[in-house]
This record gives sequence, C-alpha cells and structure tokens, in this order.
Amino acid sequence: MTTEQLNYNDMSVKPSGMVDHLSDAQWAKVAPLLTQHMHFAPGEVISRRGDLLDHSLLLLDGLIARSVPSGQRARNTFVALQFPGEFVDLHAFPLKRLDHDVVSLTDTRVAIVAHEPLRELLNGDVEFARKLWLMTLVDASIHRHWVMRNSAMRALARVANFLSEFDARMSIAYGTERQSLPFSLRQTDIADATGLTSVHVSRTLRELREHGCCTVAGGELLIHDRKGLHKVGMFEAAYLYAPQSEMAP
Amino acid sequence: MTTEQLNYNDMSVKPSGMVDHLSDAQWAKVAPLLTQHMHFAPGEVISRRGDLLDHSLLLLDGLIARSVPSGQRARNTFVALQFPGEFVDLHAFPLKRLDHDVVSLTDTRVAIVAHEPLRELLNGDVEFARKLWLMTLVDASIHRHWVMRNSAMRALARVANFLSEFDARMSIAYGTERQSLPFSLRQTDIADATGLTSVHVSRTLRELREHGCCTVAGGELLIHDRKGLHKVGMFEAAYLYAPQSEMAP
DNA sequence: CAGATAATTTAACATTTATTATGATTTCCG
DNA sequence: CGGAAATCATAATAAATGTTAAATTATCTG
Repeated sequence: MTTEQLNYNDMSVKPSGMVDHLSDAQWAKVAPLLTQHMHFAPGEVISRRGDLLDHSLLLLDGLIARSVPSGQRARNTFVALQFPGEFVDLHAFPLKRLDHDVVSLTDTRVAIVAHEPLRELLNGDVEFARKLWLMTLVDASIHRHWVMRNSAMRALARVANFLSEFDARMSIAYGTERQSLPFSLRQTDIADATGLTSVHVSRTLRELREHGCCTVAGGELLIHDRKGLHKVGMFEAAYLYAPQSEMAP
Repeated sequence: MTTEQLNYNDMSVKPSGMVDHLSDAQWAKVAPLLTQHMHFAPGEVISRRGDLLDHSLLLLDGLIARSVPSGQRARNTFVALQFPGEFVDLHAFPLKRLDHDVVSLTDTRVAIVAHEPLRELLNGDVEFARKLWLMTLVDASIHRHWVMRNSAMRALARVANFLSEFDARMSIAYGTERQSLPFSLRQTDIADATGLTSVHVSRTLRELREHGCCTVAGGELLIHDRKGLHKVGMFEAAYLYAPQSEMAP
C-alpha cells in the first residue's frame, strides 16, 4: 500500500461513472475533500468487517470487492463489486461500523473522503446530502438484484447476467459501450460473486462462448452478441439507475 | 384495501422496532406526518415495480415482502421482508422509482408518509435526515446478508439462518425475545425468500425439527433450542444493527 | 359441520451443481 | 528465456436440490 499526497487540481474534473449523479457544482464542493489518494495492489484487504471508519473511499481506478466470510465454502462471498466513479463504503459514514471486508481485486487507485469535513459539507447542503443518500440506495438496489440473481437463476443465466452487469457498469464508468473490455477478474472471482464453484464457472463460460455470446480470456471480456447475452441472462439495466437516465433538476 | 383517517394521537407513542433508531424528539417530529393509515389483506400488491411514489410506508403491523419477478422459476423472489416498526420503501423518497413490488403477506397496517412534508422536515433537520439515511443503510446491510445466505449456504443452514433472522427481527420489533412466536409465512414464502423450492423447504423444516432446533406449524414458530438453531444457521446478528446496541448521541 | 380449497408431506426420479483430481495453459519473476 | 506458481480446462463421480405427482392435512366458507 502506498500513499501519495496530490494537488486537488487532479480532482478538478469530475470522473464519469456513478458519481455523475452529482451536478458539476456539487462535484466542485467535494473535490477539495479528495486530495489524498491511495494505491492498492491486487488482493490487498483495504478494511475489515467490524472496523470503525472515519473516512470513505471513492474508487478512481480498478475494481474493489466487498466480501464476507462464506457460509460453508472455503472461499469468501462477494456481496458487492465497485467500479470506477463509485463510492466504495459511503455507508460507513452514517453506519460507522463495517459489516464486510473491502478488498482490492486489481491495481486500484482511490480518493479518501474524511467523514468530518464531509459532515460539515452536508450540514450546509441538503440537496447534496440527498444525492449521497441516493448513491447508497443505488447500491442497495444492486444488492437486491444480486439476491435475485444468486437465488433464482441457474448457472448459465446467472453468469450471463453477471457479465451483462459488468459490461453495463463499465459502460457507465467510462461513458462508452465497448465490444471488448478489460476484464481483470479471475474465474474464482466470478465464482465468489455468483455463488458457484470456479469449476462450474469454467464450464459455464465455455457454454456462453459456444452460444456465441461472449468470450472471457486473457484479461479481456469480448462481447460477440450483447443482445444474446442479455437474453440468456434476462438482463435489464433499470436497477442500476444509471445517472444520465435518472437526472432530476 | 381500506383507508382510515386517524387522529395522530394514535401515533404519539413511538412503536418499538427499527424506528427506535430515532430519538423521542425525532419521533415527535414525524408522528404528525403519519396521520393516514391503511390496511391490506394478505397477498395484496401494495405497489409495483416501476411505480413513481410520492409517499412511503411505515409498517405498523403484519409482514410485508419486497418481491421481484423470478429469474426462471414460476414464483417470485423475495429480496426483502419488513417487520413492524420498519419503513417499507423509504428508499423511494430519494430514488422515486421502485425496482420491486411491495406485497402484504398477512393482514397489514401501515402509516403513510407523504414525501413532500417529509422533505420539508428533513430540510430543517440534518440529524434526522441522517437517521433516515441510516435506516435505509441497515436495509442494505440486510440485503448483503441475504446475498451471502442465498449464495453460500446450503439448504439446512440457509433456512436455519432465515428463521434466526425472523426471530431476531421479531424480537427487535416487539422488544422481547420469545420462545414461541407468531409465524404467518407459508412454506412457499420461505422458499421465495431463500431461493429454494417449497418441497425442499418442507424437507428442511423436518430436518430442523428432528435436530431439535425448532418447529414451524400452525402459524407458529416454536424455538426449542435457539443456540442450536443459530449454530446450524451460523447466525450472528451484527448485520441487523439493532437500535439499542447502536445508539449514538 | 360439510365440502371446497389451499397448504403440507412424502416418494420416485431427474437435473444441476459440487467435489476431487489431474493435466494443460498462462502468468509472474528472476 | 526458464522455471515456479497461478489459473484454467476437463473428466469422473458424488451430493444437493429440483420436478412431478399423489396422498394427507389444515383452513376457509357457506
């Protein structure tokens, strides 16, 4: 883990992604709080279940998992995945104590938001507070979707749906839909996120490949047939509450 | 569905349950907004996915499920269950559009909170706004637990954990731990909440009975061995953020 | 209370997924 | 580049859960 003190000029441009729910004016207010950045290597545990946090993280680059000890399996279970432009643990601001670990899955860059100045900022800006609230509620909506996916879908549909979500959230994060996207998750990560074994994930990915939907290989997700993938995974993006489609004055 | 206009004297006493996160003073401020009550019969759909809501509900009595169309099964999937003293769809206040149905599972009494007066109240009270935020975050924590439970636990543990949560949340709702509690869920409801079939739920309940953990019958949950039930279900209540153990000044 | 309806139990069987193990491939690092 | 360590693929087998259907019990309604 390394820490670097950056000039907040670096933050003067609002990153795209979920944080886009904030207006430019609102971004201009938080940016000054985001001066301290950190970097994590793949597999680092950033915070632990039970920790009392006095700050939250905004993910700038990479992928982060929120993870809990698994019921009976050897591995952990991912209860959430965070993409660039998303707050990782904003819920720690009102909730204080974490109910899950926070783990970096790739090389990761984050900006730190201390709760104290954030509180002062929010005290003076009700609209802004409501936006942050909203962003944690989008998180919750995604949780609900994960409950449905992992409870009610078979392996093939489940993995297809998971990859569709990955694609959609990457599109939100980078503001552009791509046919080929960087995919740094291992099959064991997909397993942890979908509640399957990595062996079965391997089988399932082969099936998706043979269906002509997509190929996961070499750190890349190649989408051959997005529509087909969505169909197999019964994917509808409404639950993501993507910023542009949701903006209210 | 019936509507009755009540004198808000009826609301002058703060119900126990999750709403206990609010201080007495805070309760005194919302109570005047809770003058309109409604009643629902079992199985009524209270609101639908996609609905734009201008109000939220506080559950006074009964059980409510938040439900989504199931991936591939015939039935629905429950993504959340609400107990008395909990807000049912407070997230609709910042989020506006619902991503799930709201369904009454039993005879149900709710109080309606219109968003407009709530907004005005919150504008003038930052602390209170933060408390409501917190309550939706407890919801999210429970969602995460459901993801883990339905992704990583086998049927026996999964049902045991579900029943443990039911017990714990009823204890929070009524402020007292009981050996026998009213249980109005059918086995198909347990199935919808745990991602199992009702046939398998039946088998699993028998197993729990034979283990000497608990008996579900005749609208009643009889807990023979709470400790044993918790052990089988690997249940730890921290994720519920029960009010009394969490109060900050 | 009787009949109708809904909920539960059970069994036989089918399917899905997990488990274990081994070999192939890729990635990492010196 | 070359060897070690991860990661991935595949197969054989086992275990868990789903499916269907029928019998039983409980609940509701008149």
